[in-house]
Amino acid sequence: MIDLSTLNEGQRAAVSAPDGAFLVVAGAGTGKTRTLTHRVAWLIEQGVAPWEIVLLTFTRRAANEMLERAQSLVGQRAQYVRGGTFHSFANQLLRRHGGPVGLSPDFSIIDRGDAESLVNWVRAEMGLGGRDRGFPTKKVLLNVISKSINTSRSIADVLVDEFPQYEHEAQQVEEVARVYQERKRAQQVVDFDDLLVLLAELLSKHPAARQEIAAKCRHVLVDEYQDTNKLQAKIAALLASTHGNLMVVGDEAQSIYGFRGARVENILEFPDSFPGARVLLLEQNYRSVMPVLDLANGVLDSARQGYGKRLFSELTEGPMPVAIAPWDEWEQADLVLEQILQRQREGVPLSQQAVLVRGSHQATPLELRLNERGIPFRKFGGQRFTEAAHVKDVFCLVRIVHNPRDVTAWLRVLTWFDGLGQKGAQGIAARIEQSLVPKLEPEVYKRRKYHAALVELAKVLEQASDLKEDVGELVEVLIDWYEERMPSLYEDYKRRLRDLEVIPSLAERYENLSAFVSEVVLDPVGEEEAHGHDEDALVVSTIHSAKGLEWDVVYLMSLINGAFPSGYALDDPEQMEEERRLLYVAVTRARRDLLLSAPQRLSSSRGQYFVPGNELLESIEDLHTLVAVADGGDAGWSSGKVQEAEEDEELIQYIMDFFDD
DNA sequence: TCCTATGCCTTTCCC
DNA sequence: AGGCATAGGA
Repeated sequence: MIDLSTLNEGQRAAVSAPDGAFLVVAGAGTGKTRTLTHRVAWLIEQGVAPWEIVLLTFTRRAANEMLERAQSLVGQRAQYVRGGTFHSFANQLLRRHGGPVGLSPDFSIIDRGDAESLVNWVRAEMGLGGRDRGFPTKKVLLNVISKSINTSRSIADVLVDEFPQYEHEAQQVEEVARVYQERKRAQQVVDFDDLLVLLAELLSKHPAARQEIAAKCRHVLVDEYQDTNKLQAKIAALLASTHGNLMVVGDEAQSIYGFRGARVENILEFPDSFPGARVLLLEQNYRSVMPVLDLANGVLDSARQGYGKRLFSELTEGPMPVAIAPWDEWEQADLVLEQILQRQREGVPLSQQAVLVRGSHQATPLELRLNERGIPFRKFGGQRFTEAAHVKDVFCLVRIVHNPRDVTAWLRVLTWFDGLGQKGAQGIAARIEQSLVPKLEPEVYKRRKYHAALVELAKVLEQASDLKEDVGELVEVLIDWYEERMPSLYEDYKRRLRDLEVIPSLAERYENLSAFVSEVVLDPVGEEEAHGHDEDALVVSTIHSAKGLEWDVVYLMSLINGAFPSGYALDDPEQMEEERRLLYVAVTRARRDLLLSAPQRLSSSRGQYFVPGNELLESIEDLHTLVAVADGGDAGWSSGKVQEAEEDEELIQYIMDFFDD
C-alpha cells in the first residue's frame, strides 16, 4: 500500500481522485511532482495497467524523474507507464498509426535548422531568394509558418499581427508554406509542428485510429498544462475521449512559453473544454523559506492582472533575498563566483547551487571564469552536444541510411565534396527524392571531379544499411568514413574528433534505428550526458530550462532592461507580463538563498540596447522590504491487454466543437 | 553560371 | 560559430 498520510489534503484529493476530468492548480513548490508521482502509483495500485496510463510532461527529464519516483512506490511495473513530451508521444503514435495521415513508419523528424534549410530551398526554387530583399528570410518564414500553426491563425493574420512589414507578401508566404508542406510529405519528413498537427488530424478525422488509440489511454495525465498550445490541449482531450479520465496540472502564473504558442487560456478554460471537470487547488509551498516567497508574492502582485494567489510556507525562518549591483558583466561574474565558493566552503555542494540567466549566452563571462578556475559546471539550455555541427554531420549520414528520401540530410552531406555547392547538391538530392528507389547513383556524375567521392559515399552508405540491426556498428562504419573528411571541414577537427567517439555507445542506448534518429532530435543529448561525468557540479541554466527544478541557492544574473527583461519585450506589455512570470519562475526555484544581480551596464552584447534600471523589479511594491541590498520506452503498449471500450460520441463531438471554433 | 573564399554581423526562450 | 553578401575564379 502506498502511504498517503505524508500528503496534505489537496494532494490526497488529487492522488485518489475518482474517474473523470480534473484540473489541479498547483502553485510553485506545492508538491506538484510528488502529487503526480503518487497519482501514477495510486492508479497502478488500484489495478490500472501501467501501459494504460499516459503521462505527458514538458521534458523527457521530467518524465523520467517522475517514473523513477513512482517506481520507488510501486516497483518496476511503473516503468511501463507511457508518455513523454507531447512531441515524443506523437512520434511514437504516428510511427504505428501514421498511415491514414500519409506517413510511412520510417519518416524522419527535422529540427529547426533543417526546417530552415528546407524552407530556404523552397524560397530559392520560387525565385524569391538571395538579393530579393523585402522578402522574409528563411528564419522569419519558418517563424510565421510555425506561429500560424501553433496559434491556429492564418498566415495573413500572423503577418498583420507580428510582421506588418511583410503584410503585402502574404500570398507569396502562403505559397512558400504550401510548397514546404508538399516537400516534407514527398520526403517523408516531419517537423516539430507536424508531429502535433498530424496527431491531432489522426485523432479527429480518423475515428478508427482514434478508437484504437484512445481505448488504450485509460488515464491521461498532463503536467505543466499552462504551457500547452491549442493543438496540445485538443490532443490531450481526444486521447482521453473514450475513457474521460483526464487530469491536467499547472500553474497559470508560470506560463512562460507564449512565444511558442502556449495559451494560458487552456488552463483557465479547462473546466469548459472538458465537461464535468472539477478543480483542485494546491496552495501550500514546501520548497522555499518565507522570505523567498514574500518576494515571489511581490512579483505576482505586480502583474497587470493579478493571479489572486499567495504562496505560504511553514518555513518562516530564512535569509532575505539579497541584491547586488556590480558595475558590468565581468564584475558580476567575479562576485557571483565568489559567493558560490563561499557557500561551498559553508557546506553547500555545488550541485545544490544554480546560476540562472534569461538567455543562454548571458552566462558566457561566468563560464569563462569557471573554466579558468577549474570549477565543474553543467549547462542547461543553449546548444547541446547533439546539436554541434560535427555531431549533426554524423546524424545526417545515419538519417540517410534510415530514410534515403531525407533531402535535408543529403544536402548537408553532399556539400562536403570539392566542386559541389548548393546548386549541385540540390540537383543530386532532387533526383534522389524523385526516384522510385531513392539512392545515390554516382555513375550519373562520371565526368565531374567529385565522381570518385560519390562512389565512395555510396559504398559506405550501402555498407551501413546492411547493419540496421546493430545501430552501434552502423554508426561506427559511418564515423570511420566521416573522420577522414573532417580535416577539410573544420580547422579545429582534432577537438571535435573526441566527441565522435561517444556516438556509437549513445546510439546503442536506443531500441532501434528509428528511435535513435527521432528521439535524439526531440530530446538532444547534453554534453555531460554524452561524455558522462558525475562529479559535484554547479548548474548553469536558462530560466526556461530550470522549470520544475529547485536548488538550495539560486543566483539570478543580468537583471537589467534589455537582458532580463529581454529587449524584445520592453515595449510590448503582453510580453512584459511573460517576463514577469519568468521572474516568478526564477525566484521560486530557490529553497533558501536567493541572490539577484542587477549590473549597471553590460558591454559584451554590442548593438543591443540596455536601458539602465529594471522595469520588472521597479514595479514591485515596497521592493526594499523584500530584498536586502548588499555591496557588493514503448514497452507495454502493444503487449498489454486492453479492455474493449466504447467511444463516447457526445464527448468527442463536444471536444471537436470546442477546439474548432 | 555556379562554386569558393573572405570579411562582416549578430545571436531569447525550446519541443 | 554560423549566416550572409560580395568579390573573384573555374
